[in-house]
Amino acid sequence: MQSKLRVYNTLNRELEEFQPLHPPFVGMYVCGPTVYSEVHIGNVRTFTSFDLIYRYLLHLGYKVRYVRNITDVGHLLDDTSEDKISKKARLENIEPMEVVQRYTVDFHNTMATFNALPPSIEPTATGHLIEQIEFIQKIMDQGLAYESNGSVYFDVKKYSESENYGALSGRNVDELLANTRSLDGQTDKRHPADFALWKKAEPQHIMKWNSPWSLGFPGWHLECSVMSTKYLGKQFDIHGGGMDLKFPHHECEIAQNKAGLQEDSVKYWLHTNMLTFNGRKMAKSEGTGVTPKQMLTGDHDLLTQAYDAMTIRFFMLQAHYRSTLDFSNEALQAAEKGLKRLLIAIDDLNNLSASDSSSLNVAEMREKLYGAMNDDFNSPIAIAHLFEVVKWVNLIKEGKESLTSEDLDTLKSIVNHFVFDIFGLKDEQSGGDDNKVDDLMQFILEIRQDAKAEKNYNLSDQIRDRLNDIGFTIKDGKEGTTYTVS
RNA sequence: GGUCUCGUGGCCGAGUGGCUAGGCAGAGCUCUGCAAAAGCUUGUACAGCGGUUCGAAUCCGCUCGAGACCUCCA
Repeated sequence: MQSKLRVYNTLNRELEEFQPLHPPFVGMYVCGPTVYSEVHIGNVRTFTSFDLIYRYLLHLGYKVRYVRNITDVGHLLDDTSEDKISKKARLENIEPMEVVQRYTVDFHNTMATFNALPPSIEPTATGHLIEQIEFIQKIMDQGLAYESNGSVYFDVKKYSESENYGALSGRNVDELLANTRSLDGQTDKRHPADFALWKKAEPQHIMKWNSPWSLGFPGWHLECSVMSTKYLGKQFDIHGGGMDLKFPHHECEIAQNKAGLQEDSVKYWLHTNMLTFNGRKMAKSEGTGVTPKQMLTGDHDLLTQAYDAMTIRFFMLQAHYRSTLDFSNEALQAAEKGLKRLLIAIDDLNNLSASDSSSLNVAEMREKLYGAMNDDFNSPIAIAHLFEVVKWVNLIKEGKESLTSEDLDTLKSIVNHFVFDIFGLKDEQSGGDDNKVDDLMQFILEIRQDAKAEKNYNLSDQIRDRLNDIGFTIKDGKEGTTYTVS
């Protein structure tokens, strides 16, 4: 490979050459979901983006430890003392941990449907309360957090005297400190910009634990600081998440790590962009979320049909992870057809016959594909190149272009790596699980061929139509008839 | 209000100083018993107005429009 991987680091807003701290090992932490309801398709996009990144790093030969958390501590909702998980538990009259379990399983199933590889470690916030309490103590030892009425807050003002709080999200500390909007009743904080490390629980709060300060629960930002460094070390390579987490979540994480560990833990901050729906961010809290299940069944007012998981995955990969992606039926249908064409071509590629010479430059194609992915995981460009390969395959099939067996093998290998290993697509149509179906189809096609030879087109068309109804599309090519299963 | 991002042909979406992105849809042609598929050709897009430049979709300014974050959020 000629070009080197470059990634866009949110920290300095530049493309940087990717150099792991301890090659060949790579540590990657991604903020996972809060499991109080089904994830929506926008959440799926984020995790699919990081799945692409994970898969590509693996493909490059890195030993990646991929940590993605499950937030199972409910964090506060509005001004009430109730949190999302408890609220759901109350509404459904079940235990909070029952809510957590249900939606954790659902999340796993969903991501499996979209063919995302599971992370290496998937730690939960509730499983790391001792570590979180210890971490708070470390920050307090540095004098950068204070207890107030049973809660513990991070002292942003003091921290910012020596550190640049707000650097990641491009915020001005003075403005943050000056901003006092809508903070009634927050008298426990010395300053509105301070954030909770530990919150004392109200009596009716269900999820609460003992700590040196009160019966309460940890602040939202803390779990990521704790679990990332526990499993990846005080310093690690990649921290990822959705752009909406830049502030305050990731900003707070940076501050906590610096305060508690005296380290800037993260080398590369990667942020994925939002999936929009009619130009608006998809968000659970605004009711604009479409769930994966609705996508897969088409059961939603704005969907004109169902889409399968691979179509959606392909659709997502056709946009760069740092761009917003707008969602529409037309675009999804285009992706559906494009993917189908790509997969058929790959199938054909594996059955092409070699020539004595090559009329196409496979080595160059290889460079173009890697070049695209090395440029901050630019999957849309790589896909554009793959469609060039699709054209090649069809031309070779027609005898208009040629490849030697060596080039052919190389091309097959590259294409299969990119489409299946790196992009994580699956060819769900050619299940290939049952050779008997294929034998049967060959038999039927022979009968039809005989009919055609006798110019009995009534019969041959009848066979084709019936097979089409059943779900087999018949194509009469130059070197015989083929079929695809729809 | 503050900070920031974006505005590309019918739709989605790359690109970012001069050279075809790509997919889908459309049109024409070839192939074909028909169909499907495939191939070839084609549309001449960069919100608007100024400026910089030999040259700008790409840089600068302004205007209009959209969105994100500032509160839980992937």
